[in-house]
Amino acid sequence: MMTIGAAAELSGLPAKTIRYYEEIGLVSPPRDSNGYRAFRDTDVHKLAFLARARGLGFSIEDCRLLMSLYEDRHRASAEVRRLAQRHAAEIDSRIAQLRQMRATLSELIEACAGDDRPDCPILKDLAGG
Amino acid sequence: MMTIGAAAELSGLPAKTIRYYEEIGLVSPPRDSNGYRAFRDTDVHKLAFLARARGLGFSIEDCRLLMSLYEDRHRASAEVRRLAQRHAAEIDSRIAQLRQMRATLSELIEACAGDDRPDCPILKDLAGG
DNA sequence: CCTTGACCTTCCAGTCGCGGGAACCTCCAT
DNA sequence: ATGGAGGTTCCCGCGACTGGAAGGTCAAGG
Repeated sequence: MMTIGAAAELSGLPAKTIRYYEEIGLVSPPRDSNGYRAFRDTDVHKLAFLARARGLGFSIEDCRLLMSLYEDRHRASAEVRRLAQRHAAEIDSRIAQLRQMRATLSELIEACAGDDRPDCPILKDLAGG
Repeated sequence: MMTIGAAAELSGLPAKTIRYYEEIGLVSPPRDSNGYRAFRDTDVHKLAFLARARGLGFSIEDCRLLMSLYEDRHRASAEVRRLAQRHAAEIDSRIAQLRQMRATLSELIEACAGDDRPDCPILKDLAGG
């Protein structure tokens, strides 16, 4: 049994975030007589699980699903794999979009003298050519 | 002089977005006697500028700055270039972060049988190894 | 015993860039 | 006159927190 500070330390999540996760029902630590949250090892374990899943970019709702799959002994790994693949596909498309932006920016930056002259191809392009 | 619908059509921005841009002071179309916004060509031009800059991932505040640089005849292109480079660097770091996530996900997905057996390396990893 | 300071609590507001929808007004064509 | 397609303002909600105010609790030190 530990306080939120210790749980934060161990899980790597800010205390604020842990309170938020409790509010939305991702963890449910019991309370001490003084009203302090009392985190068990299982709670901290859950929090660390959440920290890792969030670090991989899964949404909160995906995390909720992953946790329930994790806690369901009779789960099939196929569902987890599908979820991970869907997420990976979304990351791929975000990367593609960013790379497109980056490519355009590179062109513009390269075309821009970047000196004191007021003639700027970047602005010219943004203005419509 | 045109209504918000026509301005939306021409600029490629939803009418809602255009109203929002007016609210935060990015555009200031005059009003007709009936209260309708009356967009001039310069307003639509600004909106198209904003649409392009947003499409390149610049934040609203960056867009505001870019517009003011664009409208300042005495601007130096160096400042624009700096802004674009800063933005490009941020995109690079976001891409790097996503690629890191993607790499980890790939490993996990590859390791996961994805069949009906309940033994899932993805969940095992999230749970801490 | 009292105080200090670190920690805990709740609650409210703000972030970013809009989107949804209600309630109402205006214009044009039939 | 009426219907429908536009326009208007207003406020709420999203995701996933983060910051801050106001106050309760606890262990240590003077």
